[in-house]
Amino acid sequence: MEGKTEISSLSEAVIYDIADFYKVFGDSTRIRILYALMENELNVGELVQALNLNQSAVSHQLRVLRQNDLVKFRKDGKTIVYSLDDSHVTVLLQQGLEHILHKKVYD
Amino acid sequence: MEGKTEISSLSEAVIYDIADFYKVFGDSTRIRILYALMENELNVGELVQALNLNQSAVSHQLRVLRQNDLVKFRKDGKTIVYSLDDSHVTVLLQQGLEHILHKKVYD
DNA sequence: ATAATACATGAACACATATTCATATGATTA
DNA sequence: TAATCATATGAATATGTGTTCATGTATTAT
Repeated sequence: MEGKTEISSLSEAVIYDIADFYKVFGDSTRIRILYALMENELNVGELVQALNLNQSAVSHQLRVLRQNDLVKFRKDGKTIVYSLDDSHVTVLLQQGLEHILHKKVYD
Repeated sequence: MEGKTEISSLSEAVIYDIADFYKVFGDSTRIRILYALMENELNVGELVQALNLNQSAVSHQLRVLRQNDLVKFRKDGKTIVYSLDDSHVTVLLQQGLEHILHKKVYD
């Protein structure tokens, strides 16, 4: 594409990338992980405990989140601490939440 | 939930609703339909032609989009014309696009 | 060095979902 | 009324995806 981004000229590749991007957010386990990391950085074991999930499931989903640059990680002693990749991710999560809260009423 | 929306207290129901919401955007056919409708309102036949898709596939996906209040429709003679439900949807689509364009380089 | 800990990975399985084909519905035209 | 057109729907199928189990790898502690 050249110059201004015209929706009409969205290439197939971009279409698939957009869908793939949203797909990452379209799983409740990943959403739970992301919102948990929004408060604190956490290592894998802490995520497993906090979310009451299988360790393997968490690792698999963390890989997906890593591959999509949504989380970053660092070593800390024996553990690996995950955190949101940047504030942009936080903004996206907030928007998703606001959209839902705007649509529905939860008591 | 009460008062300010604290991420920490996100209920399971909200988590699932957020994931379901993103899931709708996580399919390339639906994304193509939505971006097509971003330019013009279109009837089903026009969508089928413009996107080179099976009529049944389009109808099935339009139902998903309807159920999630992303598109609205009206009768126009023999056809049913679909359009984006409100400008909020447009904003969301623009953000998805910008996020992808920001991340990757398309020539 | 061995054992234990923390996490990642691969394969198998179960489940969800998109597409297609066939057909139904409903409105319009002849 | 019969036929046609536009769209919707249901069932079947194929493909994708998340979870689990088993195991691998790397690091730390004994």
